[in-house]
Amino acid sequence: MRRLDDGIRLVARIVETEAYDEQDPASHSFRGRTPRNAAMFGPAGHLYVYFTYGMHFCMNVVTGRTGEGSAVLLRAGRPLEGLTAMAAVRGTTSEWLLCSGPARFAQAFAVTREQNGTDLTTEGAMRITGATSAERAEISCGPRVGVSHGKDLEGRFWIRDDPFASPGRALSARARPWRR
DNA sequence: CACACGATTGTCT
DNA sequence: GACAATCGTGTGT
Repeated sequence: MRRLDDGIRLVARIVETEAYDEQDPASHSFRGRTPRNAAMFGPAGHLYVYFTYGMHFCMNVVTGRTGEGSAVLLRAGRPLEGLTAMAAVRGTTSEWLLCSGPARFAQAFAVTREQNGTDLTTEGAMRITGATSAERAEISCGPRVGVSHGKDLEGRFWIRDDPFASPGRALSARARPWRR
């Protein structure tokens, strides 16, 4: 959930993520801490926002202990509230194109470098809440996409059969239920 | 200081 | 399916 300065509430259910840590060649934290990835080494539950391709922002939730350098990229969401505002900033009326895709998700939620480091665990302008056990049972995992290294790691997680998550046939073929 | 490239998206063929 | 857009960042000279 995110509350804009004008009071508008943006809500989405996270339906697709990707995990990154220091052991992962595809991770921004693989070669250690730098000014850009500093938030990844900060406390868990805070936001790590990065700028890429000269035009896109993507958002991650920091997951490891302070000093560790791990995070989860938010790849897709199912928009639940504030769709009109999202559509305006995204420049589309297609519901699927609002939050499906890491850069789309961040743009729909008006997240830029200004939100880097935001604490998502306390009451504030932006917050993330946990899933119920029933929701966790719907999670599938499989290989990641869009990375040039570490393709064999099963670092991708999504809500099984959710139309707002992007895994197609090719990825679903290697998918399996996620178990804690 | 120069340079190659990226955890992507939208458009065009 | 191919490719351009666009610039911050990390690395090497």
